[in-house]
Amino acid sequence: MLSKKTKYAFHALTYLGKNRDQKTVLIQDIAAAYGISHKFLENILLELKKAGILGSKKGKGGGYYLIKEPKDVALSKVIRLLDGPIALLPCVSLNYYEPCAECQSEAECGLNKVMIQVRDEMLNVLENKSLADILDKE
Amino acid sequence: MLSKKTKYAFHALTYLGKNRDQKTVLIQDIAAAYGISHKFLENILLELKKAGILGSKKGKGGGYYLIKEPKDVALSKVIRLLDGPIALLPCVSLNYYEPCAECQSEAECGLNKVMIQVRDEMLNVLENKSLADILDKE
DNA sequence: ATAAACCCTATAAAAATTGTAGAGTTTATA
DNA sequence: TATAAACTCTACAATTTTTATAGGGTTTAT
Repeated sequence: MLSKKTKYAFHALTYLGKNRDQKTVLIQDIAAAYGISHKFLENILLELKKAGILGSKKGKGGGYYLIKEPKDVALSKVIRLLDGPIALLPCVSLNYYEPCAECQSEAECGLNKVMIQVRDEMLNVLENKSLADILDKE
Repeated sequence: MLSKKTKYAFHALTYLGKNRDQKTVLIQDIAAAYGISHKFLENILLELKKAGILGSKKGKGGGYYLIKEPKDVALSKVIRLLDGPIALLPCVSLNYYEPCAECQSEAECGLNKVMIQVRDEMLNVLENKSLADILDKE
């Protein structure tokens, strides 16, 4: 399951995507729309900004806005940013690889090989679905 | 990512699958093979037994053995048993459904709809790959 | 009878997630 | 130029989940 952080990130992105006509949107408006803690959401939006997905304007009248086109915000990008690896095992993660402590030899590990296939099929979905698909369905 | 519990379950199933010629296999042999805590693994094997995947023989000379055919042990079954939902959100889980607290109406939630599609594509992989696929690659 | 081995429940330790606090910094505007 | 609004940043507290351990109970071969 995705963490709440990631789920809230998707909600926030959806909200921002629906309000692209506005210059900026307040954190508190997004928080209120979903009944999420303002401060918790703040951290999430900051991460999305640092990742280049959102932009912000400081000071009075400021807020956040979507920088990227919704179609260019893949689900995989948001999940990796806030939740970490998409792969089911560390030893098959492309972005967060770590060997499994219990594993003598990856080359001889059947679990490793199968999980590489699973990862590739999951990525095929998550890289190709984007914020645009979410917005299309709202 | 899968929990260690689930990963160890796959290792144990693989070990048992490779030793189907033996009547039983000791917990401690599996634990030793992967350097896993005996007691931690014990709980895992017990769950696999309760789920009807493994059988056991008590007393001296006892141990665990695979009941099912490897091809009938889908990855999805093991993951659900030890890790819980496969779906990325509670509101799209088939086996562990819960509404999202922040969601007014699932019918109008684009995230929900997209995550249903993601779930179905993930299930398509995880239901169709099995212990047999792991064993084939060892 | 004894030792080997699984069965079961409870609990402790560690890690991750979730949430909060508060002091900066920037900016519009009166 | 004072003020209030709003994002920035770091640290930390609370909660939950995961991981691991403990220890007695039951079954069975010999």
